[in-house]
Amino acid sequence: MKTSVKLGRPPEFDTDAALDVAMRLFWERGYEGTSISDLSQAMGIHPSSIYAAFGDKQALFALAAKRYADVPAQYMVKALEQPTLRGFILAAFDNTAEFLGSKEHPSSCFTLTGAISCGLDTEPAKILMREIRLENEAAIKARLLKARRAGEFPKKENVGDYARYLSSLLSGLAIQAANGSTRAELKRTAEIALRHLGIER
Amino acid sequence: MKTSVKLGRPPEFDTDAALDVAMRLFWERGYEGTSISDLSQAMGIHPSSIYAAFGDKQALFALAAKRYADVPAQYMVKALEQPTLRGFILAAFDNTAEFLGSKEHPSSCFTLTGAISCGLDTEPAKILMREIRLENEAAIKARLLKARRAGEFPKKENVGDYARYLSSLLSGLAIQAANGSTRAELKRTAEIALRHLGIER
DNA sequence: CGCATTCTAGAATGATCACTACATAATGCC
DNA sequence: GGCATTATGTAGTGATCATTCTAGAATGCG
Repeated sequence: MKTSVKLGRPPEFDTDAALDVAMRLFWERGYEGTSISDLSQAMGIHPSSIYAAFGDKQALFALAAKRYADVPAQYMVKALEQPTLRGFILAAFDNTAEFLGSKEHPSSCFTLTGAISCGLDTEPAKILMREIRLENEAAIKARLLKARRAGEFPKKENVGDYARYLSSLLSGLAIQAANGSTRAELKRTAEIALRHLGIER
Repeated sequence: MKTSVKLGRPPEFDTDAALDVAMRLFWERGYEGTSISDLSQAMGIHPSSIYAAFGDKQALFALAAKRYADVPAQYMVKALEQPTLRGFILAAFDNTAEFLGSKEHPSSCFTLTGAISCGLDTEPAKILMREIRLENEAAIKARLLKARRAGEFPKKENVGDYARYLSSLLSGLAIQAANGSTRAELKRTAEIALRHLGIER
């Protein structure tokens, strides 16, 4: 195995820190609402360096989305790792309400605000967001299947349908957050959802 | 009262038909994803005539949103007019699933795809969409209050919270539709929601 | 040092953006 | 038939879009 020593002039910025800034901007303004010029200013990197380091705008967007999944969206991974079905659902709603109600970042979900609709020439961004949302739904479905094998999930309930339902509920929370709901309101909505799901604390 | 006779050259297009086209385009591609050039082509009207007839892009967007509320979104008004609370909730979910599952128009809700996020210079569009979503939520709340007066809604349940919960559920369906769910899937999700709401057919 | 390599900086690319100025065409009223 | 009024069509406006060209600066290696 070669010792991969870096050649040439070293970059003057930290890749992850720059991606954090890009993620934040795409998250807040969406793909079309964020220009390379905006990104350049916010990241403190000249456009040419952005292109050299990340490729074109779409590639940067994809990397920002990956960064979102790897860092802020970990709250959902944590929920999925809960040992019991009840623990998973409780954590999913608790963590989501907490996350969406935070003032440390934009008040919604990157996978919605990044691109829910777009012009004909920027469809890849919209498609990527949809793919990620469907992956999240698939992860929930997988968790439900695990619960079924553990005997925690009723046989007569369809796993795919129930996963779509949970996913819908959580997406609904993200829209509510985008509507300006406070953390307390989000928590109360989550509480009603949990009650209707038959989950008591 | 003056007899308002139209002076000058008559327009060569029908205002409502033109607005339908604009609504459709904004619905599908969002505010930022739809250019005046796109609109001009689709409406069959030159840009100068668009500006003369509707004002600027933001004004046209607002008129398209109003057209959306007046025509396709009437399915929700119909639901709100149901005499009983149970009838309202049933109709709300049935009509929403039916609407979102239709192939006659874009597979989501104008109030979401029109603008959920945007650049700094187009925030009025985003704000308008949020206002409309909040108005819809307020209409649900008003319907619940009416139900409370009729003794149909439990005293211990908070009306605002419950309205937000219902609104979240319906928004969630719109996101699910944007994810590509079929009409049948949407109906099954709505069915689970109704069951959890304690509504049986 | 000299050289390949990589990054940075500034300027420029053509395309598209929302929007408008201007001349012309079509109407009602007199 | 004029005349005021309103709509249309053409051709622009400057600004901004994503992207790239080119020159220079900073590194490791020989």
